[in-house]
Amino acid sequence: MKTELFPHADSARGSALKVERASVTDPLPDKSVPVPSLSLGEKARRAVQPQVPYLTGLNLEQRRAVETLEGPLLVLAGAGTGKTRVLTTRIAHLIATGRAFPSQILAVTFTNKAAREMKERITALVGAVAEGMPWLGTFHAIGTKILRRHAELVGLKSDFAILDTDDQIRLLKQIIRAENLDDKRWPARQLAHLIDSWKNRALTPDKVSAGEAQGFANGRGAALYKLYQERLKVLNAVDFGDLLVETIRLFRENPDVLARYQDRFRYILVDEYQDTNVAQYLWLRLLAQGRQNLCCVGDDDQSIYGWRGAEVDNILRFEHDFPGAAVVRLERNYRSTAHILAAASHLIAHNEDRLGKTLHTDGAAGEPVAITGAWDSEEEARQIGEVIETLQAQAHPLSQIAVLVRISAQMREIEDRFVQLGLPYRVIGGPRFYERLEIRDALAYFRCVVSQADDLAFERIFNTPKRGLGDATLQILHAYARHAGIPLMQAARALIETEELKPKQRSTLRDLLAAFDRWSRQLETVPHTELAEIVLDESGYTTMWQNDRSPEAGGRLDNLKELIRTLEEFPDLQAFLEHVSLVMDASEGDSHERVSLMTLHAAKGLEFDTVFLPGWEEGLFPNQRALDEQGRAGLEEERRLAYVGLTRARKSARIMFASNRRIHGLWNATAPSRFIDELPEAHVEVKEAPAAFSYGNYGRSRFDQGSGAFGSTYNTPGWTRARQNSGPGFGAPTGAPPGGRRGGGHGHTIEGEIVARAAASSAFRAGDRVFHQKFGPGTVATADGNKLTIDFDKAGRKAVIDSFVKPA
DNA sequence: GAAATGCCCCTTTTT
DNA sequence: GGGGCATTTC
Repeated sequence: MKTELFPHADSARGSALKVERASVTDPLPDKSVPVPSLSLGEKARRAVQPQVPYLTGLNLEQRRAVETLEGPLLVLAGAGTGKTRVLTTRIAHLIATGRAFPSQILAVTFTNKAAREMKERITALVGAVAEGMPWLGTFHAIGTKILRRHAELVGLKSDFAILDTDDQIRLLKQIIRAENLDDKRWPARQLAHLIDSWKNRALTPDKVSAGEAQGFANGRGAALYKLYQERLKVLNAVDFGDLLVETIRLFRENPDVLARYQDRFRYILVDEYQDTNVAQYLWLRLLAQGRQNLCCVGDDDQSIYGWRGAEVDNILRFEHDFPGAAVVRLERNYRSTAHILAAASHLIAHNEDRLGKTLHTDGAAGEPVAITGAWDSEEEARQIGEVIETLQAQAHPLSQIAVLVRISAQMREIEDRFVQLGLPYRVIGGPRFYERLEIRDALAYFRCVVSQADDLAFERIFNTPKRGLGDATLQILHAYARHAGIPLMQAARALIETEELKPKQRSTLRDLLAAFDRWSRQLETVPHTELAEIVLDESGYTTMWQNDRSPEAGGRLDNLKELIRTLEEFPDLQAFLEHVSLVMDASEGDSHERVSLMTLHAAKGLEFDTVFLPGWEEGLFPNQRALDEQGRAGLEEERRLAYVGLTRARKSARIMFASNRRIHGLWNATAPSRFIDELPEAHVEVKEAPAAFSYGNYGRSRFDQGSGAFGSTYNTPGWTRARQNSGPGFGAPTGAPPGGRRGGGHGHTIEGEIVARAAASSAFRAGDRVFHQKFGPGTVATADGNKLTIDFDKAGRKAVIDSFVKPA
């Protein structure tokens, strides 16, 4: 069977598929399965050694997914069906059979964690060869790598900086203000989201439709986007979205470059394909066009990143986009008990937009999914604590228990309870290490040491710790930097030579620049970890926190120490900064004997014996906002999230809801989630709350009302949110000029900067009458380049920079 | 220029 | 319930 000589022929595929699905319960792999399109030599080799060790233990479907090597392949891998195993084995297989060198395989994951795990598992299979898999990584990491090699082709230098969300928003705010828009009414954060969503769809500024640009600043969204991109180029920086969009542009504009990568990547593998967005899809398609050896693994039922631009459509349309694609379904679940699997399957079956899979297991029935109500969210937290303590008493390892919440705001109450009980726990994906204030400050220092052109970093630490340099000083620096088209630090260098700044600021700035010069020189001579400490100490940053009396100061100092320790793992500061900008998650602490607490999103790909699922209430889960903004699609994504939550559990899943929950500090009555009604009765069990927590009749009556839900007459709860999101003031006055950028402007335009740069030598000579904003009218005494000495009528003789004076 | 106070936004999820 | 931001006050 399965002599698939023509992997692209549909008829052959169809029959192979039927055979396999019919024999799905047969656990014995067919030893005589030949690999498609092998060379004769290889066939002979395999005949001698038919059972390659790494292939043993795969079921038929998995094996087919591993061995269908040529042509496009979609592997629909349900939860717990051995997806990662298939991917890693497939790579091992490619290497072991000599079809490709590790460096010729492109393997893309969505998260760094997944990439790390895959690398480890491949190494386990084929040995250290996997170390040489330079193209295994996230979309963004690989995009960065490619972009650095060809930076000049897209108008960058190869040492471009990668901005994080924070930098991005600060930059956008500057642009919004420079355009004389009210940054209160048009928040930079909103524009950042908008630009992100455009980049997710690979839309460059000129491709943004007028309709979409309409929503922001009366149609100036696209223009602002354009300014932002121009500004990024000047700063030699990219944001996250650019790592993909710019790579696509690179490929499109340089077919020769693209051809080289198409040629290099003999086999392409993609993990979590359901999470890809349009840009990622285009990126993949460009690369796969050459050899067509694209293998995408995913599960449409676990697509939970739609809000971030992921297109379930990518996976739904795969066969259409890649004609002749083979499809393998992995439906045999090795993780959960039959009850849990049945509950999850039944729930997800309520979705309409899905390719459809039926998971099955040979495992035990186990215990039904438990459903428990609580009077309020505090009681819910107490119940979780209570049950966990019971489990703990029964020697259930805490590391095998997880609490999965819909939104991170739910965590606080649960954490509080755990702290009270002294229950060890860890929060996964919580406030990210590299996003902490003190870490970002420290990184900004390092960035400035490495590159004195990093304006955003310089701005950040310019007056941190407080050194008496305020907004006024910064404005002057900015003004000059913009005029001259130079970075802020360079502008500062010029300004300390003149008298634009007050003496105090001037000398402070001089000291700061001298310090940076010193540190930059030490890059060559001092080990980087040592240098990092020197920078933090000499800048006064460490001292600042040591003198801080606030309770968190100690923790911040610890974090800084941790940062230095992490630094040791990298050869130099540059490498470390590169890592940080792409990998925002720090090394996860030990998972020993701690309960894990995380959001449902963070839980994807993980599994635990016992899983608590609190907060299954209308409005919270499904989340009202998802419903309001995305309608049925939003609901379906929420349902997939519920499905992901349930399928994390191996042995025990406990769904919980509270009748009252505090939202924004106010108590609200809540109704049980509709998802609870969608569970199959045969596989769930409604449990009473532990007696100690049944708070008399109030709770009971509310609860009973809610639990009517288990009957068949559950309708939309009387909980319809009246709040209509009718944003204020969208009907802007019609008098505004249509989309046109304000003429004249403020000398902040890129063009302006370029012009200013070109005319670097001064337009003034001795004797000219000039006017200075601060010092008033005066006469030029001497002119040295752009540095002038002027005798002011009132202020006396001052050294100034020419861009601050106008001819009078 | 810096600290203190007061106001307003928000809260889904994250590479 | 809280954090960011602007205004106020020193």
